Amino acid sequence: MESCDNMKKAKYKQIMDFYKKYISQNELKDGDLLPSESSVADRFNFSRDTVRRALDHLEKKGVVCRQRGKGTFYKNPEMVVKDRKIAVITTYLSNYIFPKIISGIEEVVSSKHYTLTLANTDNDSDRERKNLKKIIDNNVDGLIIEPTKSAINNKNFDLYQEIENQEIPFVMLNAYYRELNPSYAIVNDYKGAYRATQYLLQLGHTDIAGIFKEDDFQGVLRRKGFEKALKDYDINLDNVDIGTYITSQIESYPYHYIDKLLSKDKKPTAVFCYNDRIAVTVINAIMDNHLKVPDDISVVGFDDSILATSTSIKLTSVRHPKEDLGRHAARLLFNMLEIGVEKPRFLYDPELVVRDSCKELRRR
Amino acid sequence: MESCDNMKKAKYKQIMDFYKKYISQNELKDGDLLPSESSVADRFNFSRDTVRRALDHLEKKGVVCRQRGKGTFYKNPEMVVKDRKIAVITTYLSNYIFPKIISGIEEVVSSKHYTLTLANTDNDSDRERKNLKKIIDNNVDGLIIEPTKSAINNKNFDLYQEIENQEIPFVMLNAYYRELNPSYAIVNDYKGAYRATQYLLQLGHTDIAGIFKEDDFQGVLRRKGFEKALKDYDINLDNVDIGTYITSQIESYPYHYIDKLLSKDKKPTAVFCYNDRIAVTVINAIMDNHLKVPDDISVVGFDDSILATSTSIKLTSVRHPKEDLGRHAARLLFNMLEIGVEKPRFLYDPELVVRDSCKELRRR
DNA sequence: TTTTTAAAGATGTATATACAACTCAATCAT
DNA sequence: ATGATTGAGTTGTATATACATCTTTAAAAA
Repeated sequence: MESCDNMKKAKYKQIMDFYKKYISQNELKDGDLLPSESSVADRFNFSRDTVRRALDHLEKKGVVCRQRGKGTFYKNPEMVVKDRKIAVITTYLSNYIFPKIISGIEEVVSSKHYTLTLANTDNDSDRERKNLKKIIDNNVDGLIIEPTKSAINNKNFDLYQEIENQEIPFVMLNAYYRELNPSYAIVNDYKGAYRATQYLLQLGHTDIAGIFKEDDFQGVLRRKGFEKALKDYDINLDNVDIGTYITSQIESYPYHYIDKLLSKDKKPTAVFCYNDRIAVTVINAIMDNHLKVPDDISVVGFDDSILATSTSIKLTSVRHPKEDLGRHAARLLFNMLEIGVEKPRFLYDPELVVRDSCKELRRR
Repeated sequence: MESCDNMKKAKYKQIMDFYKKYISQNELKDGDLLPSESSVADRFNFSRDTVRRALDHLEKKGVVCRQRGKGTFYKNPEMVVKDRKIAVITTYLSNYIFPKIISGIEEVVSSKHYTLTLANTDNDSDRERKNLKKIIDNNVDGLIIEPTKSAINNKNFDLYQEIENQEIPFVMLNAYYRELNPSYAIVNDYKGAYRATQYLLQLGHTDIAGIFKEDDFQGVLRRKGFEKALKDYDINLDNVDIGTYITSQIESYPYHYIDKLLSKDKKPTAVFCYNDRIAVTVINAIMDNHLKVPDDISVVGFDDSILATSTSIKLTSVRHPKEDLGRHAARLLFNMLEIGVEKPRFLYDPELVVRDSCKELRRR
């Protein structure tokens, strides 16, 4: 360690550099012949074995390929089918708003000639973990991910940080972990919920129940927007029925909550639902109690999904941009990937789509 | 070469076998330590370098990983998150009927907990080739592919055969190469075209023009069905205007063909269009010639895509099952993959969806 | 008890030598 | 002309030896 100059690289790395330089300086094309092992060994006055070690590494990296008896050849990485991949991980793929979101992503990704890989988590952290590992192992070029159970302590946080360490650009969809301070493309759930609730209040409703998912951020924020609107209209939250559930309870809880609510004497005149799927369940529960929507009880949903218009009662719902959100998410990713924009963000300000599921309340 | 027994493997391969055997016999788990290089070298009385060579190969294959100073460790391939992948290659992804087809595939693939990889070819053979190479290199578990330019001599045939050699199960979508005798999920284009033409004939049309894509099998078969229907109604094909185009001409040819046709004295009273996209172009050309659809000229399309209902004139079109075809294709693939069914097939028998773009012809 | 040092053992780098296996082209024999 | 042989040149396999670098453990020193 006498001087900096003597802090040489290993010899085989010098040889690797030589080959790389040779390739670029001579503008070699795919399949061109490289100098033979022994010729290079002689030139450097190293042993042939050292040259071989260098070529071993280059071969492993896929830069060259060797053919016994013929020689060593350059393998143009342009020729090696470059598979630039974008991975998309969402909670679901083929239901609800997700096909449209994905279609929007597809549109941008395919226009950029990238390949798209899709995976879903079923809102299960273990499946999320597996998929994240796959991302890390599979060196994708970018990632669009909808976090699973974003409101509760996420046990896959280590993997998200690993992804950050590996500098794989990613965009969070629909929700994001604040601790990561990531790029995201989301709907302003707070404002959306505020507006929907405000609409019910303006129709004269004061007894408004709410039902919210509490293990993801969309649910938490929608609830906050809901409560803020009520407070702004001087309604005491203590008298407001709010039901909360988590993913695993989705099949039974929402229906039973509403069912129980309707067995009381003092029924709400309106229900704010976490999303359209819940709204459909709520409407079913209301109808099973021999009440009518919107005549007896008004219902608003969220996401403006296909469910909103495929039921007999057309649902008033907060708009989710779906395809457009997908497109935006993908564009943000390419902004990071190609232009190097840091942490670009897209926050959609949703309006309310008024249909037939809410009615103005006559003062009784 | 004295005897078969002496036809030994290379020594380093013997060592590779030793390590493999060691791993399986001792039921090693991920991260377990393997015998050191020198200990194995001593045991076999080979040089340590030979053992190293063996480990080089195993490392390249990802079976072991080495840590200087610590040792060589087994890397359980089970632990390497297994990403069971299904690849889908279609001509387009985000237009026309394709989002729905893919959504159908998604549904099945995600229910099987596989990952989905999407790529499109833009109907370009070079892009198809790149994607096929990617499939071969990336060891996917299965492939659903819509062939590109299926009716003309395909220069990627070698790669399709390579995929067969590697026994990667695949299903062809929308069209297939007969030479491959593959599994497929397609629409009966011949029958569909026959029925649509028959419908026009039953409405009293006798001057029916046709416009067909001729570089894929869908086009060829639809034309055959079209011509068969005409023949069955005793119409001389020599008097029938048939326009054909290939992918590269799609932007200009169909419009100009119809435009020219309408400048003649003897105009057709109906036009059979290869698909809805062409039908929209045809309708535009008709309207630009100050004629009306369906009053002056009837038009039928094919695929019953979103275009059929998103235009001012609702298009009569042959049904394409879209989501359902996607679902079927995926199910066929899993039948091969999981049950080992050989060459399962699905042929959809399409009916005609009658809307507003055709009119009964009064005898003039 | 804690820290430092040393030794042992593992993989990594490097060389010299030899022969094997394969390709290609020039040469030779038919 | 055609086919077979040969030889030069290339990568592949194998060994013996040496030292470097890193990790762990154990012994020694503080």
